Amino acid sequence: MTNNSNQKTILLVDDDKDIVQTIQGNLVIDGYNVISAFTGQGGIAMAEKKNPDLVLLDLNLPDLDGVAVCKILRNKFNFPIIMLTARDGLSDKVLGLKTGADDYIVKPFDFLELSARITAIFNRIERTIVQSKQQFGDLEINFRTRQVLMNSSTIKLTKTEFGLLELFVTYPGKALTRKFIEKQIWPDSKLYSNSRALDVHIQRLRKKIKAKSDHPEYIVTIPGIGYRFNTENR
Amino acid sequence: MTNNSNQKTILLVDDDKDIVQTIQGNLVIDGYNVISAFTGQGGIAMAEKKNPDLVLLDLNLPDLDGVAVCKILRNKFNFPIIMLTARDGLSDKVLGLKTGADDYIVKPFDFLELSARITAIFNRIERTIVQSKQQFGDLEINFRTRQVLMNSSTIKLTKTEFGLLELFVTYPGKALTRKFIEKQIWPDSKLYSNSRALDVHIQRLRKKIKAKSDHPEYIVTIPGIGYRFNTENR
DNA sequence: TAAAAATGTAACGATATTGTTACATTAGAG
DNA sequence: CTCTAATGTAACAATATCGTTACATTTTTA
Repeated sequence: MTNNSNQKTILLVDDDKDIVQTIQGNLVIDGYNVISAFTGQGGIAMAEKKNPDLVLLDLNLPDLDGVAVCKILRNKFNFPIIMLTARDGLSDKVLGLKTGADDYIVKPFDFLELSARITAIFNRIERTIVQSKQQFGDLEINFRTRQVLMNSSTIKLTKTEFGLLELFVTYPGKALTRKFIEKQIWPDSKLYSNSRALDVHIQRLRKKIKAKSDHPEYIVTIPGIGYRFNTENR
Repeated sequence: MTNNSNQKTILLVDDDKDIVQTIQGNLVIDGYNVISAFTGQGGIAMAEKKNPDLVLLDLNLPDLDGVAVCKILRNKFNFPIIMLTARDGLSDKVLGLKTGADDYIVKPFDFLELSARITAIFNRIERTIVQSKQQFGDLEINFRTRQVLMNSSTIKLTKTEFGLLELFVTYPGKALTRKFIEKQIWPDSKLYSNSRALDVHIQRLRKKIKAKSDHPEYIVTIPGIGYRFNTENR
Protein backbone atom coordinates (compact mmCIF):
# COMPACT_ATOMS: atom_id res chain seq x y z
CA MET A 1 0.00 0.00 0.00
CA THR A 2 2.40 2.67 1.15
CA ASN A 3 6.03 2.48 0.29
CA ASN A 4 7.44 1.24 3.55
CA SER A 5 10.95 0.69 2.26
CA ASN A 6 13.71 2.04 4.40
CA GLN A 7 15.89 2.77 1.43
CA LYS A 8 18.19 5.65 2.18
CA THR A 9 19.01 8.41 -0.25
CA ILE A 10 22.62 9.52 -0.63
CA LEU A 11 23.55 12.75 -2.36
CA LEU A 12 26.92 12.64 -4.12
CA VAL A 13 28.50 15.99 -4.93
CA ASP A 14 31.61 15.72 -7.13
CA ASP A 15 32.63 17.33 -10.40
CA ASP A 16 34.49 14.29 -11.67
CA LYS A 17 31.83 12.45 -13.62
CA ASP A 18 33.83 9.22 -13.77
CA ILE A 19 34.13 9.09 -10.00
CA VAL A 20 30.44 9.90 -9.63
CA GLN A 21 29.53 7.07 -11.93
CA THR A 22 31.75 4.56 -10.15
CA ILE A 23 30.68 5.45 -6.63
CA GLN A 24 27.05 5.74 -7.62
CA GLY A 25 27.12 2.30 -9.17
CA ASN A 26 28.60 0.75 -6.05
CA LEU A 27 26.20 2.57 -3.72
CA VAL A 28 23.26 1.38 -5.76
CA ILE A 29 24.55 -2.18 -5.42
CA ASP A 30 24.67 -1.55 -1.66
CA GLY A 31 20.98 -0.74 -1.84
CA TYR A 32 21.04 3.03 -1.65
CA ASN A 33 19.09 5.48 -3.73
CA VAL A 34 21.72 7.82 -5.15
CA ILE A 35 21.32 11.33 -6.50
CA SER A 36 24.19 13.50 -7.65
CA ALA A 37 25.32 17.02 -8.38
CA PHE A 38 28.47 18.30 -10.06
CA THR A 39 28.69 21.75 -8.49
CA GLY A 40 28.38 23.24 -5.04
CA GLN A 41 25.32 25.28 -5.96
CA GLY A 42 23.76 22.24 -7.57
CA GLY A 43 24.49 20.18 -4.47
CA ILE A 44 22.86 22.70 -2.17
CA ALA A 45 19.81 22.94 -4.43
CA MET A 46 19.55 19.16 -4.61
CA ALA A 47 19.86 18.85 -0.84
CA GLU A 48 17.02 21.33 -0.34
CA LYS A 49 14.83 19.57 -2.84
CA LYS A 50 15.47 15.95 -1.91
CA ASN A 51 16.49 16.10 1.74
CA PRO A 52 18.90 13.14 1.49
CA ASP A 53 19.90 10.89 4.37
CA LEU A 54 23.61 11.45 3.83
CA VAL A 55 25.88 13.60 1.64
CA LEU A 56 29.21 12.66 0.10
CA LEU A 57 30.98 15.93 -0.61
CA ASP A 58 34.09 16.40 -2.69
CA LEU A 59 36.13 19.40 -1.60
CA ASN A 60 37.31 20.35 -5.09
CA LEU A 61 34.27 21.84 -6.76
CA PRO A 62 34.27 24.10 -9.82
CA ASP A 63 32.17 26.90 -8.36
CA LEU A 64 32.33 27.01 -4.56
CA ASP A 65 34.87 25.86 -2.01
CA GLY A 66 33.84 22.50 -0.59
CA VAL A 67 34.32 23.67 2.97
CA ALA A 68 31.96 26.56 2.31
CA VAL A 69 29.37 24.17 0.89
CA CYS A 70 29.74 21.99 3.96
CA LYS A 71 29.16 24.97 6.22
CA ILE A 72 26.02 25.96 4.36
CA LEU A 73 24.64 22.43 4.41
CA ARG A 74 25.49 21.91 8.06
CA ASN A 75 23.81 25.17 8.92
CA LYS A 76 20.57 24.21 7.25
CA PHE A 77 20.37 20.45 7.60
CA ASN A 78 21.04 17.66 10.01
CA PHE A 79 22.08 14.91 7.62
CA PRO A 80 25.60 13.49 7.99
CA ILE A 81 28.28 14.70 5.62
CA ILE A 82 31.33 12.71 4.54
CA MET A 83 34.08 14.66 2.84
CA LEU A 84 35.91 12.99 -0.03
CA THR A 85 39.12 14.68 -0.95
CA ALA A 86 42.67 14.34 -2.17
CA ARG A 87 43.92 16.74 0.50
CA ASP A 88 45.74 14.55 2.98
CA GLY A 89 47.14 17.20 5.30
CA LEU A 90 46.34 17.09 9.01
CA SER A 91 45.04 20.66 8.96
CA ASP A 92 42.72 19.82 6.07
CA LYS A 93 41.26 16.87 7.95
CA VAL A 94 40.86 18.78 11.18
CA LEU A 95 39.35 21.77 9.38
CA GLY A 96 36.96 19.52 7.51
CA LEU A 97 35.77 17.77 10.64
CA LYS A 98 35.53 21.02 12.56
CA THR A 99 33.41 22.49 9.76
CA GLY A 100 30.76 19.96 10.54
CA ALA A 101 31.66 16.92 8.49
CA ASP A 102 31.02 13.59 10.15
CA ASP A 103 33.88 11.84 8.44
CA TYR A 104 36.74 12.61 6.10
CA ILE A 105 38.12 10.14 3.57
CA VAL A 106 41.24 10.71 1.55
CA LYS A 107 41.26 9.90 -2.17
CA PRO A 108 42.06 7.50 -3.56
CA PHE A 109 40.10 5.24 -1.25
CA ASP A 110 38.69 1.79 -1.55
CA PHE A 111 34.94 1.68 -1.95
CA LEU A 112 34.67 -0.96 0.76
CA GLU A 113 36.01 1.51 3.31
CA LEU A 114 33.61 4.21 2.18
CA SER A 115 30.77 1.75 2.39
CA ALA A 116 31.78 0.65 5.87
CA ARG A 117 32.04 4.24 7.07
CA ILE A 118 28.62 5.08 5.67
CA THR A 119 26.99 2.19 7.48
CA ALA A 120 28.92 3.07 10.65
CA ILE A 121 27.34 6.53 10.59
CA PHE A 122 23.86 5.19 9.90
CA ASN A 123 24.29 2.69 12.71
CA ARG A 124 25.39 5.44 15.09
CA ILE A 125 22.24 7.42 14.22
CA GLU A 126 20.10 4.34 14.67
CA ARG A 127 21.63 3.60 18.06
CA THR A 128 21.20 7.19 19.17
CA ILE A 129 17.55 7.19 18.19
CA VAL A 130 16.85 3.91 19.91
CA GLN A 131 18.58 5.29 22.96
CA SER A 132 15.62 7.61 23.47
CA LYS A 133 14.38 4.72 25.57
CA GLN A 134 15.40 4.80 29.21
CA GLN A 135 15.34 2.03 31.74
CA PHE A 136 14.95 2.61 35.48
CA GLY A 137 14.79 -0.69 37.26
CA ASP A 138 11.56 -2.32 36.21
CA LEU A 139 10.39 0.94 34.65
CA GLU A 140 11.01 1.58 30.96
CA ILE A 141 10.21 4.89 29.32
CA ASN A 142 10.18 5.60 25.59
CA PHE A 143 10.31 9.36 25.24
CA ARG A 144 9.69 9.25 21.53
CA THR A 145 6.45 7.30 21.67
CA ARG A 146 5.64 8.28 25.26
CA GLN A 147 5.08 4.64 26.08
CA VAL A 148 5.76 3.64 29.67
CA LEU A 149 6.30 0.01 30.63
CA MET A 150 6.45 -1.44 34.12
CA ASN A 151 7.53 -5.07 34.22
CA SER A 152 6.77 -5.17 30.48
CA SER A 153 3.15 -4.13 30.87
CA THR A 154 1.95 -0.77 29.62
CA ILE A 155 1.04 2.02 32.01
CA LYS A 156 -1.34 4.60 30.57
CA LEU A 157 -0.30 8.04 31.79
CA THR A 158 -2.01 11.35 31.14
CA LYS A 159 -0.09 14.28 29.73
CA THR A 160 0.53 15.79 33.15
CA GLU A 161 1.56 12.47 34.68
CA PHE A 162 4.01 11.78 31.87
CA GLY A 163 5.41 15.28 32.27
CA LEU A 164 6.00 14.62 35.95
CA LEU A 165 7.69 11.28 35.28
CA GLU A 166 9.83 12.83 32.56
CA LEU A 167 10.88 15.56 34.95
CA PHE A 168 11.75 13.06 37.67
CA VAL A 169 13.89 10.84 35.46
CA THR A 170 15.69 13.91 34.15
CA TYR A 171 16.98 14.45 37.68
CA PRO A 172 17.18 10.93 39.08
CA GLY A 173 17.90 10.82 42.77
CA LYS A 174 17.82 14.59 43.12
CA ALA A 175 15.47 16.41 45.44
CA LEU A 176 13.16 18.66 43.44
CA THR A 177 11.35 21.49 45.17
CA ARG A 178 7.62 21.91 44.74
CA LYS A 179 8.11 25.31 43.19
CA PHE A 180 10.60 23.94 40.65
CA ILE A 181 8.30 21.10 39.65
CA GLU A 182 5.30 23.40 39.34
CA LYS A 183 7.24 25.82 37.16
CA GLN A 184 8.22 22.96 34.85
CA ILE A 185 4.76 21.46 34.59
CA TRP A 186 2.76 24.68 34.43
CA PRO A 187 5.25 27.15 32.95
CA ASP A 188 2.97 30.03 32.09
CA SER A 189 0.34 29.51 34.73
CA LYS A 190 -0.07 31.72 37.75
CA LEU A 191 1.92 30.69 40.81
CA TYR A 192 0.50 27.53 42.22
CA SER A 193 2.07 28.21 45.58
CA ASN A 194 -1.07 27.43 47.53
CA SER A 195 -2.59 24.90 45.16
CA ARG A 196 -2.74 21.19 45.93
CA ALA A 197 -2.81 20.18 42.27
CA LEU A 198 0.74 18.89 42.33
CA ASP A 199 0.04 16.65 45.32
CA VAL A 200 -2.97 15.18 43.59
CA HIS A 201 -1.12 14.45 40.35
CA ILE A 202 1.73 12.88 42.30
CA GLN A 203 -0.76 10.56 43.95
CA ARG A 204 -2.29 9.60 40.64
CA LEU A 205 1.11 8.86 39.16
CA ARG A 206 2.13 6.87 42.23
CA LYS A 207 -1.04 4.83 42.08
CA LYS A 208 -0.48 3.90 38.43
CA ILE A 209 3.16 2.98 39.03
CA LYS A 210 2.40 1.04 42.18
CA ALA A 211 -0.37 -0.92 40.50
CA LYS A 212 2.21 -2.55 38.26
CA SER A 213 5.24 -2.73 40.53
CA ASP A 214 6.08 -4.68 43.62
CA HIS A 215 8.80 -2.27 44.60
CA PRO A 216 8.34 0.41 47.24
CA GLU A 217 7.89 4.03 46.27
CA TYR A 218 9.62 5.36 43.22
CA ILE A 219 8.57 8.88 44.20
CA VAL A 220 9.79 9.76 47.67
CA THR A 221 8.29 12.65 49.60
CA ILE A 222 10.67 15.12 51.23
CA PRO A 223 8.48 17.05 53.64
CA GLY A 224 8.94 20.79 53.45
CA ILE A 225 10.94 20.49 50.21
CA GLY A 226 9.26 18.48 47.48
CA TYR A 227 9.86 15.09 45.90
CA ARG A 228 12.70 12.84 44.84
CA PHE A 229 12.76 10.06 42.24
CA ASN A 230 14.36 6.99 43.73
CA THR A 231 16.46 4.97 41.30
CA GLU A 232 18.62 3.06 43.75
CA ASN A 233 18.41 -0.64 44.60
CA ARG A 234 16.22 -1.68 41.71
CA MET B 1 20.24 23.13 42.22
CA THR B 2 21.19 19.99 40.36
CA ASN B 3 24.56 19.18 38.88
CA ASN B 4 24.17 20.17 35.27
CA SER B 5 27.78 19.71 34.15
CA ASN B 6 28.12 18.30 30.67
CA GLN B 7 31.60 16.89 31.05
CA LYS B 8 31.92 13.72 29.07
CA THR B 9 33.76 10.63 30.23
CA ILE B 10 36.03 8.80 27.81
CA LEU B 11 37.31 5.30 28.48
CA LEU B 12 40.72 4.56 26.99
CA VAL B 13 41.64 0.88 26.60
CA ASP B 14 45.27 0.32 25.58
CA ASP B 15 48.08 -1.77 27.01
CA ASP B 16 50.81 0.70 26.10
CA LYS B 17 51.05 2.82 29.23
CA ASP B 18 53.00 5.56 27.50
CA ILE B 19 50.33 6.01 24.88
CA VAL B 20 47.65 5.98 27.54
CA GLN B 21 49.42 8.69 29.44
CA THR B 22 49.90 10.89 26.37
CA ILE B 23 46.38 10.57 25.04
CA GLN B 24 44.87 10.89 28.49
CA GLY B 25 46.78 14.12 29.10
CA ASN B 26 45.59 15.61 25.84
CA LEU B 27 41.98 14.54 26.36
CA VAL B 28 41.99 16.11 29.81
CA ILE B 29 43.22 19.35 28.27
CA ASP B 30 40.29 19.05 25.85
CA GLY B 31 38.01 19.01 28.87
CA TYR B 32 37.15 15.33 29.07
CA ASN B 33 37.06 13.14 32.12
CA VAL B 34 39.30 10.19 31.21
CA ILE B 35 39.40 6.71 32.70
CA SER B 36 41.59 3.90 31.42
CA ALA B 37 42.15 0.17 31.33
CA PHE B 38 45.09 -1.88 30.09
CA THR B 39 43.34 -5.13 29.24
CA GLY B 40 40.20 -6.20 27.42
CA GLN B 41 38.66 -7.65 30.56
CA GLY B 42 39.55 -4.54 32.50
CA GLY B 43 38.03 -2.36 29.78
CA ILE B 44 34.76 -4.29 29.81
CA ALA B 45 34.59 -4.13 33.60
CA MET B 46 35.32 -0.43 33.58
CA ALA B 47 32.68 0.20 30.92
CA GLU B 48 30.08 -1.61 32.99
CA LYS B 49 31.01 0.29 36.11
CA LYS B 50 31.40 3.79 34.70
CA ASN B 51 29.18 3.80 31.60
CA PRO B 52 31.42 6.20 29.65
CA ASP B 53 30.27 8.50 26.85
CA LEU B 54 32.85 7.13 24.39
CA VAL B 55 35.48 4.39 24.25
CA LEU B 56 38.88 4.49 22.59
CA LEU B 57 39.84 0.89 21.97
CA ASP B 58 43.24 -0.42 20.95
CA LEU B 59 43.04 -3.63 18.96
CA ASN B 60 46.24 -5.13 20.36
CA LEU B 61 45.38 -6.17 23.87
CA PRO B 62 47.28 -8.68 26.01
CA ASP B 63 44.32 -10.85 26.97
CA LEU B 64 41.48 -10.61 24.45
CA ASP B 65 41.29 -9.73 20.78
CA GLY B 66 40.26 -6.13 20.36
CA VAL B 67 37.58 -7.00 17.85
CA ALA B 68 36.05 -9.42 20.36
CA VAL B 69 36.07 -6.71 23.02
CA CYS B 70 34.36 -4.35 20.59
CA LYS B 71 31.68 -6.91 19.87
CA ILE B 72 30.98 -7.42 23.55
CA LEU B 73 30.82 -3.71 24.27
CA ARG B 74 28.63 -3.01 21.25
CA ASN B 75 26.31 -5.76 22.28
CA LYS B 76 25.77 -4.35 25.73
CA PHE B 77 26.15 -0.59 25.32
CA ASN B 78 25.26 2.26 23.03
CA PHE B 79 28.30 4.47 23.48
CA PRO B 80 30.46 5.18 20.42
CA ILE B 81 33.68 3.23 19.98
CA ILE B 82 36.76 4.44 18.15
CA MET B 83 39.35 1.81 17.29
CA LEU B 84 43.00 2.81 17.56
CA THR B 85 45.35 0.42 15.84
CA ALA B 86 48.49 -0.07 13.86
CA ARG B 87 46.72 -2.41 11.46
CA ASP B 88 46.38 -0.40 8.27
CA GLY B 89 44.95 -3.02 5.96
CA LEU B 90 41.66 -2.43 4.21
CA SER B 91 40.17 -5.63 5.57
CA ASP B 92 41.14 -4.63 9.12
CA LYS B 93 39.39 -1.29 8.77
CA VAL B 94 36.30 -2.76 7.20
CA LEU B 95 36.15 -5.54 9.77
CA GLY B 96 36.58 -3.05 12.59
CA LEU B 97 33.79 -0.80 11.34
CA LYS B 98 31.53 -3.74 10.63
CA THR B 99 32.07 -5.02 14.15
CA GLY B 100 30.34 -1.92 15.44
CA ALA B 101 33.08 0.66 15.77
CA ASP B 102 32.09 4.21 14.91
CA ASP B 103 35.51 5.16 13.63
CA TYR B 104 38.89 3.60 12.99
CA ILE B 105 42.16 5.49 13.31
CA VAL B 106 45.51 4.11 12.24
CA LYS B 107 48.53 4.54 14.50
CA PRO B 108 50.57 6.59 14.56
CA PHE B 109 48.05 9.40 14.39
CA ASP B 110 48.12 13.03 15.35
CA PHE B 111 46.15 13.84 18.46
CA LEU B 112 44.44 16.72 16.70
CA GLU B 113 42.82 14.30 14.29
CA LEU B 114 41.67 12.03 17.09
CA SER B 115 40.27 15.03 18.93
CA ALA B 116 38.45 16.24 15.81
CA ARG B 117 36.97 12.79 15.20
CA ILE B 118 35.78 12.53 18.79
CA THR B 119 33.99 15.85 18.62
CA ALA B 120 32.57 14.91 15.20
CA ILE B 121 30.95 11.87 16.78
CA PHE B 122 29.61 13.80 19.75
CA ASN B 123 28.24 16.42 17.39
CA ARG B 124 26.55 13.75 15.31
CA ILE B 125 24.87 12.40 18.42
CA GLU B 126 23.84 15.86 19.46
CA ARG B 127 22.40 16.62 16.03
CA THR B 128 20.54 13.32 15.95
CA ILE B 129 18.95 14.06 19.29
CA VAL B 130 18.04 17.59 18.31
CA GLN B 131 16.77 16.25 15.00
CA SER B 132 13.70 15.14 16.80
CA LYS B 133 12.57 18.50 15.44
CA GLN B 134 11.30 18.53 11.88
CA GLN B 135 10.48 21.44 9.65
CA PHE B 136 7.85 21.29 6.90
CA GLY B 137 7.45 24.67 5.28
CA ASP B 138 5.99 26.94 7.92
CA LEU B 139 5.22 23.95 10.14
CA GLU B 140 7.72 22.88 12.80
CA ILE B 141 7.26 19.74 14.86
CA ASN B 142 9.25 18.76 17.93
CA PHE B 143 8.66 15.06 18.45
CA ARG B 144 10.42 15.03 21.79
CA THR B 145 8.28 17.71 23.41
CA ARG B 146 5.31 17.23 21.10
CA GLN B 147 5.26 20.95 20.47
CA VAL B 148 3.92 22.04 17.10
CA LEU B 149 4.65 25.50 15.72
CA MET B 150 3.07 27.16 12.68
CA ASN B 151 4.72 30.42 11.68
CA SER B 152 6.36 30.38 15.13
CA SER B 153 3.09 30.29 17.04
CA THR B 154 2.07 27.22 19.01
CA ILE B 155 -0.70 24.92 17.86
CA LYS B 156 -2.30 22.87 20.59
CA LEU B 157 -3.01 19.40 19.29
CA THR B 158 -4.74 16.55 21.06
CA LYS B 159 -3.12 13.14 21.29
CA THR B 160 -5.01 11.80 18.30
CA GLU B 161 -4.33 14.89 16.21
CA PHE B 162 -0.62 14.75 16.99
CA GLY B 163 -0.61 11.06 16.11
CA LEU B 164 -2.14 11.83 12.74
CA LEU B 165 0.34 14.62 12.04
CA GLU B 166 3.23 12.39 13.10
CA LEU B 167 1.99 9.69 10.77
CA PHE B 168 1.66 12.11 7.88
CA VAL B 169 5.13 13.58 8.22
CA THR B 170 6.56 10.06 8.46
CA TYR B 171 5.37 9.51 4.91
CA PRO B 172 5.54 12.98 3.38
CA GLY B 173 3.96 13.21 -0.03
CA LYS B 174 2.81 9.59 0.04
CA ALA B 175 -0.81 8.58 -0.30
CA LEU B 176 -1.96 6.80 2.86
CA THR B 177 -5.05 4.65 2.73
CA ARG B 178 -7.78 5.12 5.30
CA LYS B 179 -7.29 1.58 6.54
CA PHE B 180 -3.57 2.10 7.01
CA ILE B 181 -4.08 5.32 8.95
CA GLU B 182 -6.77 3.80 11.14
CA LYS B 183 -4.57 0.81 11.94
CA GLN B 184 -1.76 3.14 13.00
CA ILE B 185 -3.93 5.43 15.11
CA TRP B 186 -6.15 2.79 16.68
CA PRO B 187 -3.93 -0.33 16.61
CA ASP B 188 -5.87 -2.63 18.88
CA SER B 189 -9.32 -1.32 18.27
CA LYS B 190 -11.95 -3.08 16.25
CA LEU B 191 -11.97 -2.33 12.53
CA TYR B 192 -13.19 1.18 11.97
CA SER B 193 -14.11 0.39 8.38
CA ASN B 194 -17.48 2.08 8.58
CA SER B 195 -16.64 4.70 11.17
CA ARG B 196 -16.32 8.37 10.33
CA ALA B 197 -14.01 9.07 13.26
CA LEU B 198 -10.97 9.47 11.03
CA ASP B 199 -12.72 12.06 8.86
CA VAL B 200 -13.68 14.06 11.91
CA HIS B 201 -10.18 14.06 13.38
CA ILE B 202 -8.74 15.05 10.01
CA GLN B 203 -11.10 18.02 9.94
CA ARG B 204 -10.11 19.05 13.46
CA LEU B 205 -6.43 18.85 12.59
CA ARG B 206 -6.98 20.77 9.35
CA LYS B 207 -8.86 23.50 11.17
CA LYS B 208 -6.08 23.98 13.70
CA ILE B 209 -3.40 24.06 11.02
CA LYS B 210 -5.39 26.36 8.77
CA ALA B 211 -6.09 28.78 11.60
CA LYS B 212 -2.39 29.59 11.75
CA SER B 213 -1.33 29.20 8.13
CA ASP B 214 -2.08 31.13 4.97
CA HIS B 215 -1.10 28.20 2.78
CA PRO B 216 -3.64 25.91 1.15
CA GLU B 217 -4.26 22.44 2.50
CA TYR B 218 -1.44 20.52 4.03
CA ILE B 219 -3.63 17.43 4.14
CA VAL B 220 -4.91 16.56 0.71
CA THR B 221 -7.90 14.26 0.26
CA ILE B 222 -7.59 11.44 -2.23
CA PRO B 223 -11.15 10.25 -2.73
CA GLY B 224 -11.53 6.52 -2.62
CA ILE B 225 -8.04 6.10 -1.17
CA GLY B 226 -7.28 8.23 1.85
CA TYR B 227 -5.10 11.24 2.51
CA ARG B 228 -1.72 12.65 1.52
CA PHE B 229 0.49 15.13 3.35
CA ASN B 230 1.58 17.82 0.95
CA THR B 231 5.13 19.06 1.47
CA GLU B 232 5.79 20.58 -1.95
CA ASN B 233 5.91 24.28 -2.81
CA ARG B 234 6.28 25.54 0.71
C1' DT C 1 -25.68 14.92 -16.58
C1' DA C 2 -27.84 12.11 -12.95
C1' DA C 3 -27.16 8.85 -9.43
C1' DA C 4 -24.16 6.85 -6.17
C1' DA C 5 -20.37 6.95 -3.33
C1' DA C 6 -17.14 9.37 -0.66
C1' DT C 7 -15.98 13.14 2.11
C1' DG C 8 -16.86 17.66 4.89
C1' DT C 9 -18.66 19.36 9.01
C1' DA C 10 -21.69 20.87 12.90
C1' DA C 11 -23.69 19.15 16.94
C1' DC C 12 -24.28 15.85 20.63
C1' DG C 13 -23.47 12.62 24.42
C1' DA C 14 -19.91 9.73 26.54
C1' DT C 15 -15.56 9.46 28.59
C1' DA C 16 -11.08 11.27 30.19
C1' DT C 17 -8.48 14.70 32.31
C1' DT C 18 -7.93 18.47 35.22
C1' DG C 19 -7.81 21.43 39.40
C1' DT C 20 -10.29 22.35 43.72
C1' DT C 21 -12.02 21.23 48.04
C1' DA C 22 -12.58 18.91 52.40
C1' DC C 23 -11.08 15.98 55.49
C1' DA C 24 -7.60 12.22 57.00
C1' DT C 25 -3.01 11.06 57.92
C1' DT C 26 1.81 11.81 58.70
C1' DA C 27 6.14 14.20 59.82
C1' DG C 28 8.71 17.47 62.37
C1' DA C 29 9.21 21.12 65.90
C1' DG C 30 9.09 22.27 70.42
C1' DC D 1 4.06 13.66 73.74
C1' DT D 2 1.38 17.51 71.69
C1' DC D 3 0.63 20.74 68.43
C1' DT D 4 1.20 22.43 63.89
C1' DA D 5 2.33 22.31 59.27
C1' DA D 6 2.77 19.43 55.43
C1' DT D 7 1.14 15.81 52.74
C1' DG D 8 -2.27 11.92 51.35
C1' DT D 9 -6.50 11.05 49.24
C1' DA D 10 -11.48 10.68 48.02
C1' DA D 11 -15.03 13.22 45.88
C1' DC D 12 -16.68 16.80 42.93
C1' DA D 13 -17.34 20.09 39.19
C1' DA D 14 -15.29 22.14 35.06
C1' DT D 15 -13.18 21.39 30.87
C1' DA D 16 -11.11 18.70 27.10
C1' DT D 17 -11.19 14.97 24.13
C1' DC D 18 -13.45 11.44 21.71
C1' DG D 19 -16.46 8.87 18.55
C1' DT D 20 -21.13 8.93 16.59
C1' DT D 21 -24.68 10.81 14.02
C1' DA D 22 -27.14 13.54 10.64
C1' DC D 23 -27.04 16.23 7.02
C1' DA D 24 -24.31 19.10 3.42
C1' DT D 25 -21.05 19.06 -0.13
C1' DT D 26 -17.92 17.10 -3.36
C1' DT D 27 -16.18 13.54 -6.34
C1' DT D 28 -16.67 9.58 -9.07
C1' DT D 29 -19.21 6.46 -11.86
C1' DA D 30 -22.04 5.23 -15.39
